[in-house]
Amino acid sequence: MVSGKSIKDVAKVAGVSISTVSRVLNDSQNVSSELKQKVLDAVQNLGYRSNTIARALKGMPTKTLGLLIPTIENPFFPSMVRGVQDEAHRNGYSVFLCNTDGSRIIEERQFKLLLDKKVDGIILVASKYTTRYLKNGMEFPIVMIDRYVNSPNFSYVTVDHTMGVRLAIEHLYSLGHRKIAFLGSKLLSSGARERFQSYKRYIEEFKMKFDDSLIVLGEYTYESGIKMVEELMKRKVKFDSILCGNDLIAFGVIEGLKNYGIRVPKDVSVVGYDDITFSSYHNPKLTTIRQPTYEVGQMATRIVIDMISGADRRVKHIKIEPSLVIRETTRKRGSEI
Amino acid sequence: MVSGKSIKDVAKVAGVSISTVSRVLNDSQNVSSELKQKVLDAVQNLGYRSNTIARALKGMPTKTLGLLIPTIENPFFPSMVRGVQDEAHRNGYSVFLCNTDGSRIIEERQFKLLLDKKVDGIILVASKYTTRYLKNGMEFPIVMIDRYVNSPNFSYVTVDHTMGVRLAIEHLYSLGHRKIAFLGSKLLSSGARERFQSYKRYIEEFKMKFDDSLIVLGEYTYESGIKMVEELMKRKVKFDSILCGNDLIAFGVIEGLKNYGIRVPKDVSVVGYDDITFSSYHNPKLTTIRQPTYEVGQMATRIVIDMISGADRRVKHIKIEPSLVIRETTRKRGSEI
DNA sequence: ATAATTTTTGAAAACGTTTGCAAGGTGAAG
DNA sequence: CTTCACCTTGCAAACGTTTTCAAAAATTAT
Repeated sequence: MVSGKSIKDVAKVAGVSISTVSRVLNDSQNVSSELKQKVLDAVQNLGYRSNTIARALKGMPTKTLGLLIPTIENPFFPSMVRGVQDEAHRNGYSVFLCNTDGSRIIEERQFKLLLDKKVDGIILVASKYTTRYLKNGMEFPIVMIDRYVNSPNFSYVTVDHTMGVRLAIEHLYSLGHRKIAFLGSKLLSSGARERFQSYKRYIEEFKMKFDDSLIVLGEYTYESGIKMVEELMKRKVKFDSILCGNDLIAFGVIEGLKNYGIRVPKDVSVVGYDDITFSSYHNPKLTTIRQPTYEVGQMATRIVIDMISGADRRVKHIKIEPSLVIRETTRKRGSEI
Repeated sequence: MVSGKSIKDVAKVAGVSISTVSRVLNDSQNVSSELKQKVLDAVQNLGYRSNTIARALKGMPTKTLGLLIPTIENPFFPSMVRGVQDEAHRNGYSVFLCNTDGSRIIEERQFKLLLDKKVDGIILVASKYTTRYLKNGMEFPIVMIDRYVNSPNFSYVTVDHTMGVRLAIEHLYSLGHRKIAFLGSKLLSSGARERFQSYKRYIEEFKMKFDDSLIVLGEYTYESGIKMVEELMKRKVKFDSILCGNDLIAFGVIEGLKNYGIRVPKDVSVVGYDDITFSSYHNPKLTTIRQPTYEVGQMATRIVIDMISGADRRVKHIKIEPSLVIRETTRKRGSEI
């Protein structure tokens, strides 16, 4: 009842063969307008909906995409996911969402599962394990988002973190800060690496004194943010501002600083990274580097779909520009600790 | 190449018929252990993976679920989604995630699309449109989460908001507050309605003076929270505490209050609702009613899967208990405005 | 007009499974 | 020894499409 009608029923009602029905439903070419109309009417009357499964079995596209992310519970991902979903739906695709939790086993299993389900393409945020199962010769539409493995064989779309970090440091510098601490992630992912290296690069480019002890590496979490300021305080090194690896860390940092009686931005300026939704709800509102995550997801999807349709098969390496959004956690340098 | 091997190849290698292969892959009954082993070996050697599409065409389950939510960008949903995904994956299911944005057109289209894709079951947060396409006689595994339509025909799992609101008011009452304002949603969804009605009920049950002008209804957003305190202030009514319809409103409320020089919790206590991740990162940390959203998603999934497998077809109406989590935005009543 | 060509149509073979049916085997009961 | 029942196995028919091929019809060229 739910499914019911098949192409056969349509054929019978329209008084034509199933091949004809199939043709008007697809090509719509080489079929007389008279028959075409009959078929269309029959389809209408019966409320016929073509069976995706059967088409898929004949090797037709399933109009289905797979999306592999660490976890949707990380507030960084929802808008990216939304970006791919919107673009996908706009083109008639549905998307399987999978959380890998950064586990090799899960990632690989989910990847295979998606292939089994005959998705037309896959979008994924790469991990250090990704290269293990992504064979280079693979003729399958795949694009990486956010984190990627640098390969001429695979497309990716991410954000220009070098620029992001420059924006942040430039801002802090212009505010008079010269002792900028970096509290980031010790992950080896493309994003974490780029941010860390760019920090070092721009500290030097702006002719500030580079100091190892101004750097603490931890995790991309609130709790880690708190821990990292503790570590920083323990070192008794002077700093007038902090660049954080992401917004979550920044929130933790602000909380951690509060525990030492250090006020933001009065005593210390803090800039985050990502601009997740909550950054503008936080108190004080977070100055941060905005990653256009929605656009990243959207563009990645645009690319897979082009690969699938054959409209454009070239591998693309895209870095979208981030922007600085100034709110309340940074201000002109005054006192120093 | 990606797919390649079929049951036919396995049959050839194992020296048996395809029916036999199919049988060991499914029933595993009525086939001699000798042949069974041969087949299993062949499967192993060839790296054969059964073709989901072909099985689906024969009416076998697709091991696929559909999940329909308003939008993943609402921080209330990610952990609920995670709950269903985890339970789904644990049982070998993949899940299609769809955002409806509360639009009738989209919701209905996505629902049909899921049916077309032959999902085995659907989990959805109901809207006022849901009843339009959900026919009562429908023999299809569906369960609603969070918001629901009250029907003996459909299962749902949600949270006991009556209890949630009682918890909140009880807490505020015990702190000495007697003028509790309610800033909630004007939505007609089950959740919004219950919260509002329970507010009225418990204000009276605790013998506090019920006052219409302590109530403002808006949207479930930060911005609306700000607007609602403005409205409240305009009314010049006295209040010593505020119960918010959700956490997002609460954040807005705290910000809005700040604009009037009113401090939380020193001057006014604020209680949120939901306990989204950020509530514990917010400054001050939000006292709120925790909805166990992960469990809601998980349990809903458990139920659909049971319906699918036939293990348990009964319709279930489940309300999970929320809890009060006391943090920094409430305190014993002192001054009053 | 007829022949040559093109267009429109339908029959039938796939795609990779599951499964009803019947054939062959094996063992127990008569 | 038969007979009967049951277990194991394979053949072939589905499931709902797309698509090749050839026939039929329509069009154009001669």
